[in-house]
Amino acid sequence: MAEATRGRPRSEKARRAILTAARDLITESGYSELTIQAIAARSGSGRQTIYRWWSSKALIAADLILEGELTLPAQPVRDTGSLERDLTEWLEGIANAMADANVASLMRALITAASDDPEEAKLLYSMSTGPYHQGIVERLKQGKASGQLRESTDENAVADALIGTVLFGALTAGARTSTPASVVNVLMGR
Amino acid sequence: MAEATRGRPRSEKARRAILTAARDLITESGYSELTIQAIAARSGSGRQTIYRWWSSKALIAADLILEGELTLPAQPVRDTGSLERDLTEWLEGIANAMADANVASLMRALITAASDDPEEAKLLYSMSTGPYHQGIVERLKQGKASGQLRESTDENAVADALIGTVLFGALTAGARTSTPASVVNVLMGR
Amino acid sequence: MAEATRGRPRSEKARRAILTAARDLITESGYSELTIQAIAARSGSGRQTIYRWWSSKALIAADLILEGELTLPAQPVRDTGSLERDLTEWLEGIANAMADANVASLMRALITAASDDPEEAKLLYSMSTGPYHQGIVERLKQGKASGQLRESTDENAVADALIGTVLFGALTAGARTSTPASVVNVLMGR
Amino acid sequence: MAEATRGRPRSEKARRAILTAARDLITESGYSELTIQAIAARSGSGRQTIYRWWSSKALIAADLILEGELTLPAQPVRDTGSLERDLTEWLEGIANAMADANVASLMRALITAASDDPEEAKLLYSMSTGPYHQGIVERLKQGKASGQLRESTDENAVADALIGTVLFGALTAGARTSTPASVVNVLMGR
DNA sequence: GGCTAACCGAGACGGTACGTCCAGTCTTGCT
DNA sequence: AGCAAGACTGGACGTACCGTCTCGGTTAGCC
Repeated sequence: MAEATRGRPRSEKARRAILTAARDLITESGYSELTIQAIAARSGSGRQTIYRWWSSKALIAADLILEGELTLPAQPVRDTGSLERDLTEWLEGIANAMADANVASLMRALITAASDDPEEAKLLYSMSTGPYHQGIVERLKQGKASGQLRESTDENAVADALIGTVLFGALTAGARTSTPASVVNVLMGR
Repeated sequence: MAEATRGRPRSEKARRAILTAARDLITESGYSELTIQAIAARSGSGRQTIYRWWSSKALIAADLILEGELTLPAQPVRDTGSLERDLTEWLEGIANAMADANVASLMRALITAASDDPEEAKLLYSMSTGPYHQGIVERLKQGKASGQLRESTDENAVADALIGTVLFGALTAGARTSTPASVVNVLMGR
Repeated sequence: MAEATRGRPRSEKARRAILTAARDLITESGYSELTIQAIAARSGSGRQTIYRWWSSKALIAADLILEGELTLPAQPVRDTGSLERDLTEWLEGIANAMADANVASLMRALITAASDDPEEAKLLYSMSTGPYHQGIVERLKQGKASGQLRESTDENAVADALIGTVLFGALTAGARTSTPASVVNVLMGR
Repeated sequence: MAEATRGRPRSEKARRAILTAARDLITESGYSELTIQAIAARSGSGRQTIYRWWSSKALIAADLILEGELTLPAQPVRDTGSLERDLTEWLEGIANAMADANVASLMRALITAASDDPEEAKLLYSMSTGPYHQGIVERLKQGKASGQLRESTDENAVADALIGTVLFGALTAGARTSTPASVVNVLMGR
């Protein structure tokens, strides 16, 4: 049993420094400019230490999201009584948030990380867009309960379509013309 | 006027060779593995020749899409009379196509190219997903005419939401659970 | 014989422009920085025109020397009556001239051109140091005639040794310690 | 004091491999054909490793000379009793050595390296021709002691003139006509 | 005056080397 | 055993020139 904890334990300090440095570099210059070299230099750690604990840049990003260091803006789905108004507000809120260069860049960072490492993509998305998904589904269920949404509607489908719309919007950077209201209108079956 | 055609004219042969090599490399190994070095070697051209005409890898991809060398599978929206069935079929067709590793890899290539070069993103998307958008919008208009869709529906919004869903699906690689039918169901207001 | 002068004759204007540009570039930055590209750009000529008439940079340098565009400072061997004083003065004059960065750089240019193209070396040296050689030999003959030099002395040997000393001095850039006077003293057999 | 030996120490093996490769390439094709690229490939090292330790090709050559990997043929000045005969033999020996293409090429390599990098020239010459200089000066002092050379003769001047003559001879590749014997004859004051 | 030949400038072509940057791995001594 | 430091091989980057090759256009001699 003596073998279990031999040697120096992992330095939590180094781990934090690396994650913080990675977060700063991503927000400053974007995920595609991110290099292990730069993370090591900025965090004052050795490169080996990074490779020892993370096997890819995407996994560092995953950790950042997990720890809330790198997070899409919290965007709760309010409950004012009107489901349509609440969803529209949510989509408008996200759209407005994407107008901020930092948020848009983070969103693109997420997409880049996911798109060139399919293995990690699910993890990344469940961590970052998961809360949105969950919030939307819950609000939809509430809407069903209050009779504002037909029973047959698949809440997951609506959530996926909404988030997919947000992603598409982030990538095309406002080239699209359809408004949040019209999307929600469609999704709710009006 | 004498300035127009001075010097040796651009070699169309070299241009084709470069684009063909780039296409082959993308389909073989994915966009993120693509290097200028490899394109030059495979096409038998000098690196400078590539830099002379394209300032980024994304622009090469744009040319490939423009020329139809690199294209998402054509997926026409059929008109069988039932709008819902036709859209569901379309979405199922795309989803099936994405099950092919080559197509999924191309989709991710497109997303990667777009996500780390916002300037080119719009161009890339309008060239690659534009046909889908157009096909959907037309079918929706037809649906309106035949009374299967309410007049108030924004066709662009439905098209964007459908394509966004496809993108999201490509990125999360089947982790999602909602079916094409349920998405279409929602989008059509059932 | 009709073939002799058909076609457009060589442009003397272009030839002059090329040589002038080459000379300026050599004096500005040294022979080893000289590029055909730069000569063409500066002279407003096409690169092919240069290659058509000169097959190497060394040959351009040879032309420059031939035409007196690029020439070591004229340093006549005076005849004051004293052979020793005259030769010492000559060597001191050359040594002083080499203190000028332009002249030293030209000397090094000559040496570089010669050292990486053995074929052209003889031509280059006979054109550039030839006048020195000739001047020294003539003065030595005069010295023999006036009884200041033994009949057995080989004038070419003295000239070569003097010029070799100058070359060595140019290359070692004043690191040497022996004075012109002592060298002449030795060479004259004092 | 802790700063002295941090990080992985320099690899002596890589250093040797680089110098050996450089030496082989110089003797095979001459200094002006030498490229960093080729040294790296031949030595099996990364290019960066070369740039890390040497900032110019001339400095690699300097190291080669320092370490005796690249050396002009040893040509001791014998002492048979006759100073004139010994110096003549020395000069003939060098002249013969220069007839060997390898030696001549090395000599030109040295001159090229020195001529396009004035800063390094002194270092290069003191390392390569220094032994000649020293040997000549010593033999001349011996000659003075035995009464074969006048006391007033500057030994450094004679040594410089002899070596300068050798350099000039190497550059002009046998175009000269004066014989070793006549040069020595002159230098000794006969 | 038209024809042919050789020149001219410009500038694209396939290459090669440059010097830099980063990846991922491998030693060091220190903790 | 982890850690910072920093050297190692390897390989892509974007740039600069090389020497060659085409263009349109010019300038001569010759029919």
